[in-house]
Amino acid sequence: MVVSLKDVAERAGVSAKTVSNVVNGYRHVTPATRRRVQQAIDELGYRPNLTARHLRAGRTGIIALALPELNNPYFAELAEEVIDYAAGLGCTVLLDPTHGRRDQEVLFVRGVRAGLIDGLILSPIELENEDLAERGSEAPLVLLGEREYDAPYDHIAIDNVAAARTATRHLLELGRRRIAFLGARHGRTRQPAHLRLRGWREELAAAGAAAGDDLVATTDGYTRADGARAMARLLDSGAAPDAVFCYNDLVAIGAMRTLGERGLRVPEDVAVVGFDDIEDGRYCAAALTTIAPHKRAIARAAVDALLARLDPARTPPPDSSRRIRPGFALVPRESTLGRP
Amino acid sequence: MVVSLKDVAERAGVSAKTVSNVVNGYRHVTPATRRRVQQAIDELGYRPNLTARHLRAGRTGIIALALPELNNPYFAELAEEVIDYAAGLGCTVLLDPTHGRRDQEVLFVRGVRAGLIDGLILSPIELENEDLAERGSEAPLVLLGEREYDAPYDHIAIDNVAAARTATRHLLELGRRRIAFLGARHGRTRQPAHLRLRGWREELAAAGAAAGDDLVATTDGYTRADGARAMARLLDSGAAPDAVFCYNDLVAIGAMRTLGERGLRVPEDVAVVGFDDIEDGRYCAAALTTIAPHKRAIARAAVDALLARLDPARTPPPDSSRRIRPGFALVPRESTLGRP
DNA sequence: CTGAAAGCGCTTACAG
DNA sequence: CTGAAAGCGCTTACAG
Repeated sequence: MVVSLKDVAERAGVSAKTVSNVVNGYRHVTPATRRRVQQAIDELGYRPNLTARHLRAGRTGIIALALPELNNPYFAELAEEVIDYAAGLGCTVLLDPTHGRRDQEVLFVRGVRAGLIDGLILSPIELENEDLAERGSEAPLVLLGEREYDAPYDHIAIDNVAAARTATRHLLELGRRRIAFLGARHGRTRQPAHLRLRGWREELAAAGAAAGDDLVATTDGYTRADGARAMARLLDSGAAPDAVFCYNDLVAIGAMRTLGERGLRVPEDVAVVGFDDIEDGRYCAAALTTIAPHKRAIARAAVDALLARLDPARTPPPDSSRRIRPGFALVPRESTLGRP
Repeated sequence: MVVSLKDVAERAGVSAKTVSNVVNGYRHVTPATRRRVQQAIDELGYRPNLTARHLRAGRTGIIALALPELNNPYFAELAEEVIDYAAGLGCTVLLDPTHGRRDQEVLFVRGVRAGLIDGLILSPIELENEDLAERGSEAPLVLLGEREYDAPYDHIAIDNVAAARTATRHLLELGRRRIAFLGARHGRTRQPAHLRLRGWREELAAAGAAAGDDLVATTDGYTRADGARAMARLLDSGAAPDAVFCYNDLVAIGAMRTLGERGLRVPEDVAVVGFDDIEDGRYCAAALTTIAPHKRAIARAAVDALLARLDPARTPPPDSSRRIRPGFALVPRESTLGRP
């Protein structure tokens, strides 16, 4: 049997309200009463029922974080940041993997978790503009990442074009001229990798370097296996790159594995740059040069934006969607610089 | 404003019950009524309030999974398995990082999430026997991993001693004789790495090989950085191992990084075996030989055990705690066998 | 300083 | 096939 507040009240010989007051640390309770109630609580092993509390309060303090998958360390690291920061603010985070599937993303956006969560932070992969337009007015929503939408929601993302240009410039400055891009998506109209691809193209154009389609390798997803396969295809195609800029670190790690198997040295034969700065990259045989988005800043911005929409006192004008651009940094390591 | 069932009922000109019937797909509703209600739902954008439903039902369908951290890919992979399997059974998983801290572990065990979750799956690092003894009767609890307790709870873990012996035997069979263990814990009375250390010791003893303390390197935690540092210390100590068996893959990856920096070849100079079979290991310069616990089996066993305790119809005898031992396999790769 | 009552949004016997 | 009422376990005005 689960112990309710009423049971405690009976045992202590007080009303439910008094027990509630004690549990919630209300100040004006006589020490004697408080002691009696506390004893009843301990004896019965009473724990307040959070669901009842949430219903009563009209909010739960739970926010959902919908990410493609936890197996991608970038998202795992980001999730950890969000959870810890939210916990410090008294909020609980419910992680909802979408597997990068549109139907899943739509489900969360439409409010499957209504009443359970106060708001939603979503990092979409396949979601379309129309999915957001049809949404209706549900719980506050904050968007995360490279995909861009017209809908009026707060959107947290680093400047992906600038970051991709920075990465590409780094390779150009090292004297590389045949710089490939690894991780475009097969026959997609709206490229998820859109902005990074554009940055790569712009920077190469500015330098007068080759940026042909023969240097763009597509992938099905963004895993290590995708990177390994794409690198193999690129090498087999005869494109002969002297550097690769990869959509993310996982793809880069897969690419480096293939290069190793082919007897190509990193960075002497092919320099490699990733994106995300996941911890694995630092422990590769050739530590991975990468773009490091400021994950903590992203996590905090996302939570802060959501809580602002939740708090009537500091709600931004309802129609104002905000673009927030946390910082990033190029982290040069051995995969481009070689061993010191 | 949030739309409630009552609002829908008013608009459709029916009672709340009828709306509830439609929402829950109850069979005996006239098509005309159903249509009218559905239209009201669509027009108002009604979404059932899950918190209210949960309170009414007396259960939430939410189970908590308390793990040390998501940044360890083993836990991320395991969490993903648990979430997906639970989702297939209609359950939601709430991830609760403990950071391997006893106070956090105790909090969850004591029921901070009472009323919000139906049960708890915990992978403890620092939790002690007494913490479980004092627990009182709360929501069902399932334990995961190497730590062992006297308390009467279901416990899911592979046979860690046997797995460690298998790993050590593999190295012995390859002719290695100075096999170090990386990842014991500094001055702990109850070693978290207890069972794996024992397996290592037993197997070496059976083979008449060295198993002295000079071959045991301690770490503060189980990260790549811990592995890198411990390997450096071990090499500096003059222990001169020709192989290392590591507490987990992260420690092994860190160790390999240090070996590379010191100009030692894997596996020619030092063979390396990890534990967990995280995906990173497969993409190392020398793909990592490891013990692969059957993560999917572990995830399912944990969820099944918890749900069994929740379902009065198939509850096991209340005092019977069960030990469930999912399988594992040695996965030999380049870090012990070399390149094919 | 404490009590009795209402209500958060659902679902489920109980009637009809 | 549909409605009116009670209750899940809390907290919060409202009284005293």
